[in-house]
Amino acid sequence: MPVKKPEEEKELFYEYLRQHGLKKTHQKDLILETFLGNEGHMSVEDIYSLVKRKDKKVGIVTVFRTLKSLTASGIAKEITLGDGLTRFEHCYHHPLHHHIICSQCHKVIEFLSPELERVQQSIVARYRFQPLHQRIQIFGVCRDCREQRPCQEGTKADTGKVFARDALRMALAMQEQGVQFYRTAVAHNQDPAGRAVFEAMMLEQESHAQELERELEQMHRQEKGLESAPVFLHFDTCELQQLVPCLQGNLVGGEMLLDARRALEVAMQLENRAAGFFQDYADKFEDTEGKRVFQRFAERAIKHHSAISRRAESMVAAR
Amino acid sequence: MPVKKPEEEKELFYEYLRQHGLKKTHQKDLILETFLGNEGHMSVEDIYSLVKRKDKKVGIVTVFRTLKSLTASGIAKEITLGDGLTRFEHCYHHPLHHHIICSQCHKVIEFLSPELERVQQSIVARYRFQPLHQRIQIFGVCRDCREQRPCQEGTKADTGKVFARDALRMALAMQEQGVQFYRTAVAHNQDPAGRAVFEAMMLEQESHAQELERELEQMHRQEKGLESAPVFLHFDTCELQQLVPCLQGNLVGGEMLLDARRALEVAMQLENRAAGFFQDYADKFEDTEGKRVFQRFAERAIKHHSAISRRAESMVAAR
DNA sequence: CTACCTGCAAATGCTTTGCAGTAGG
DNA sequence: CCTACTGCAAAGCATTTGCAGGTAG
Repeated sequence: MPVKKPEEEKELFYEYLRQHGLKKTHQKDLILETFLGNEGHMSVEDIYSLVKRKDKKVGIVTVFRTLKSLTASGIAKEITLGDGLTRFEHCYHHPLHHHIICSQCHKVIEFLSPELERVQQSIVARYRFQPLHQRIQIFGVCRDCREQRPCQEGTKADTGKVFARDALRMALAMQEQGVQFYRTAVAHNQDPAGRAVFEAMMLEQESHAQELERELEQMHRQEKGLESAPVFLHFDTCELQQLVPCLQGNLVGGEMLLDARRALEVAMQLENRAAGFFQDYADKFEDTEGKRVFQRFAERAIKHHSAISRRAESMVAAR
Repeated sequence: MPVKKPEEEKELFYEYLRQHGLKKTHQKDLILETFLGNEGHMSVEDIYSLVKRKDKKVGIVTVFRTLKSLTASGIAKEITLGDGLTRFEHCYHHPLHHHIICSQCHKVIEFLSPELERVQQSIVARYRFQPLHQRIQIFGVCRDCREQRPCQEGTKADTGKVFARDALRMALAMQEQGVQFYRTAVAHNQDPAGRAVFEAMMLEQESHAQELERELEQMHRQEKGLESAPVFLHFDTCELQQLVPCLQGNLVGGEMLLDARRALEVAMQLENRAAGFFQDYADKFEDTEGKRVFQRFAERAIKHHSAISRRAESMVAAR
């Protein structure tokens, strides 16, 4: 698997040209490649000056026209960031997001927050308004500027990759909630068979957590600068916490006594909730690597759930 | 008290001129009055054409220049709504807000949501970013357009007044929570003295609720079109609900037995929480009529609280 | 060989600036 | 009387359009 494939975007553009009876040209290729080769929010001038380095003869009008085509084909997205310029950002397999803009150094932080999205949705619903697109921009002064530090822009990372990283981090956080939960359950459950079940679950969850960690590490290795890229997806850890079952109701006189069958039921509950939650989450986003991380996590939880379910049934049958 | 006083804004502008060594002129007056006399989001052209009706000789350049001054003096605020035009909206004693824009009929719905603000704040905090201003714009299709109805714009109401209306509605909703709470308490409390206290509180709350209702009605009479103006402030009724004390803990074997002193304590708790909540709310907004509604409500709750407190103390002393 | 493409120049639409005459304090 | 103000025209700026020569399919 190649680290990056702008080929997909290129193909998409060529397909767009074909379908609209338009022609492939040297200039279009040059502009497309320049756009794809740079993350960030480039103005027409930015791209024009980069293209000029490779071919002096290209005119700025062509850049305008080609960027319009790129936008129409779903590869680029037009945005404005307060200065009078139209800027373009990648949008193929990139999550829709919002912007935090430093008025001093003009650095742009991209972010996404399902919570913000949820509140917004409930607001427009009250007006029976059908939202098509939105713009959230927060202007102010960034940390570096406030602390009079040289603005360390860093290597601007691919938003799609950063989203995938954050999705993985979120999955890992959930997994760790699970480990924590089983650890507590093992420590408190007095029933030996039930405890054995919890122990097995804990080990299983730990191994999955390690797997996710390895995946995250590999991602960091593949994409340099990903580790230092700021948070993009703002997930709520409290929400994850609420997914783990509450064992309060299973305390009898301060003691926990869950037999193997009950322990399996509790595990099923956890897997089921996690699956539902992550599937919901996955459904929120357009097709991106991050979405696929959520989906994989949800699918895995469903598989676990049915495996546990089968085990519980066989236990009942064996009785 | 006059229904409207653009005089305040005029004074503010003259003060700005004085402080900057600028001159008062016929044209500036005309432009200022035109701006003040129209709610909504007017472009330079809009204002220019209105001003021309009164004085053919005014040039559009003067409109540009004067609107810049109005912005600098804090009377107007520049916004963009997606078309290339700079628009101006009132900002003196008007709450900061966001926009929902219909792409078909170009109607603009203004709204404010403390919840949205809270989420946003927690996000920027993670980047150690200091927000100065923000722009939230939701584009789409409004209800009227979706239902193929003629777009009933209505008389565009003053945002400041609409905010005040919603603040009053919120206060009323809180008050009704209180009435409801005491009604339940009266119905369930078995202690006669405690029940009497709750009854008195209920009557008091009811009378305050009626007072707020009257105030709301009067507001509607003073400002026509206010009743039909859409929701501006999105408050969360669940949050209000959580302010009323929970009486679950006071059930003894399914029965509630709160004596007069305990009843007074519960009432104090309610007033105290309401005061804190509404004061917090008031603190969120810039100086507006709505803010003052919240403050009045908070102050009233504090007064109640201390009145009840005194009564409880005298009861202890009399024992 | 046709239809789209390119690059130049010119035009557009919104906004700002330069300037000479005008008027407020 | 000084300085800011006004309105005209002209300039700026980002972007679009018209057009004649070029090139992909």
